[in-house]
Amino acid sequence: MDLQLSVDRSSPVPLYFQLSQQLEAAIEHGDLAPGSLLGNEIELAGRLGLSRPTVRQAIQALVDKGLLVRRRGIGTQVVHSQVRRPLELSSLYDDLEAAGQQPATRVLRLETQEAGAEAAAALGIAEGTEVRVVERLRLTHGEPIAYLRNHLPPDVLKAEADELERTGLYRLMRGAGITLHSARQSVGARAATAAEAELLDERRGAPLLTMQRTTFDDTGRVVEFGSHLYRASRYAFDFQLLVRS
Amino acid sequence: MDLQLSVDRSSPVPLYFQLSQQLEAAIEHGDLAPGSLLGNEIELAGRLGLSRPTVRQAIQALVDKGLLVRRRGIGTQVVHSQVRRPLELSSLYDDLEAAGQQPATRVLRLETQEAGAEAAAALGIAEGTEVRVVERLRLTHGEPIAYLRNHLPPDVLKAEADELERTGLYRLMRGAGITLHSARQSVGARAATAAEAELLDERRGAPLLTMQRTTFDDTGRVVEFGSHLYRASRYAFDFQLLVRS
DNA sequence: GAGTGGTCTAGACCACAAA
DNA sequence: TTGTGGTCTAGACCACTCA
Repeated sequence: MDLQLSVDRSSPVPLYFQLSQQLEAAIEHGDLAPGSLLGNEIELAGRLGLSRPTVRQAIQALVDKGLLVRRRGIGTQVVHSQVRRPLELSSLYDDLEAAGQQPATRVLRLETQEAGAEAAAALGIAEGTEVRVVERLRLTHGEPIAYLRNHLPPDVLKAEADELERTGLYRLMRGAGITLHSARQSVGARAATAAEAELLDERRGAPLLTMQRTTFDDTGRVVEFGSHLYRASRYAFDFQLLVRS
Repeated sequence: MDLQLSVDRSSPVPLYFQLSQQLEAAIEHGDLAPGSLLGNEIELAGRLGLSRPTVRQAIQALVDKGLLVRRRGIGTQVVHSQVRRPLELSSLYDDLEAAGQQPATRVLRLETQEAGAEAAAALGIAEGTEVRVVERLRLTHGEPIAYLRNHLPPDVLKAEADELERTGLYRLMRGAGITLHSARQSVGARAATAAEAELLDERRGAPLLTMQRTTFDDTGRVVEFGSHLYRASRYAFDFQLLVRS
């Protein structure tokens, strides 16, 4: 188990990050087998010509990602199991695109209006403040899969309908320089009303997945509130939860 | 904004952790207002008689929790917004108990059997290996709310039916010394079959939330695989997703 | 230019696990 | 007893932001 590890001190990429990425690649690629020991930090530091804190920072990043486990008196081990590929705060558009589903979007409504009580509370703004409201129908292979309604602060979303039809909301927000941080979601289910059934090409009473989501950027500001309906026959949420230490 | 901060060097609690907890409490309690600057690290270190790396470690912990934001050239700020109590990898039992719902459990089945293909794949073990199978009905106020079926490695769960009726699975696992780390979940919905409807006191065709969950401990081992049904009329999942950096 | 966080070093001592 | 990770120090230089 003599890994090829090296750092480039002339690179602008932080040393700990270079090491962290190399270790992650090695784990991903199977060069570091699950359960195998990484070798102690001091020896590793010496081998790479780094200080121990720098090596620790690299290792810690992978521990946080759940790829490594550290045990006092034992050593650092690659985690067992086939876990991996952390699930991100997902965009339905990106999810579908990644699955080769060729997503399409039809913008049903795009306007600025004064926030009602519910939207104001969700966005953490005063009632009557202007908000942007977007209603979209998401389709794959020409069939509807979800009905999406979002409320956003006006400065977050300046996109026009044609842009919203070409890509997802999260990608537009990221492109506008917003750094997403986290989202609080509530997922439930209920039977489709007649209107919903028609919109989604389901029968009345068909089970629908409901999702309400409030998204925060890295300063803690609410950047989006969404209330969505998915055809349960064609979609399920996949996500990963971490235990807080 | 002169916070009361101090550390006890005779305590076994790490210094960075003491500081981190005090800062978190101050934010929680409102002594540190959202958006306010924390003051620079070096000054803070000097004031507390700590080194800068130690102070940084304390701050970093809160940045990871999403309570603080650091900006180069600016400073460290308390996040805006009604920061969220982070949602944990949840136990239905604990959720209900916390909501004052007085959960009850009826164990329908508890036995050891050879793993079928699906359970073996989910648990990452060989087909035919012994697994513990638990089927439970969860009720609140005497009414059914969920039907829970779990598969577990035999060494993870040694509890008897009466213990399972008194508390939740996660609490039993924690009590057995297992450190839970993360869970991969898939949430969907479908219409109830006749048998499911009877079990859950719903009508046939009523919308049910479905959840499949694979739970990992801190070594990456699969410690539980669950396949659950919830009455959509009485339950929804709340959770928080973080963006991976 | 002044002030901030980001990175890095070269040590130190301690707590815990295993042989 | 030995080896591991956990914590901590007292500096250093750099990159970025803002006035």
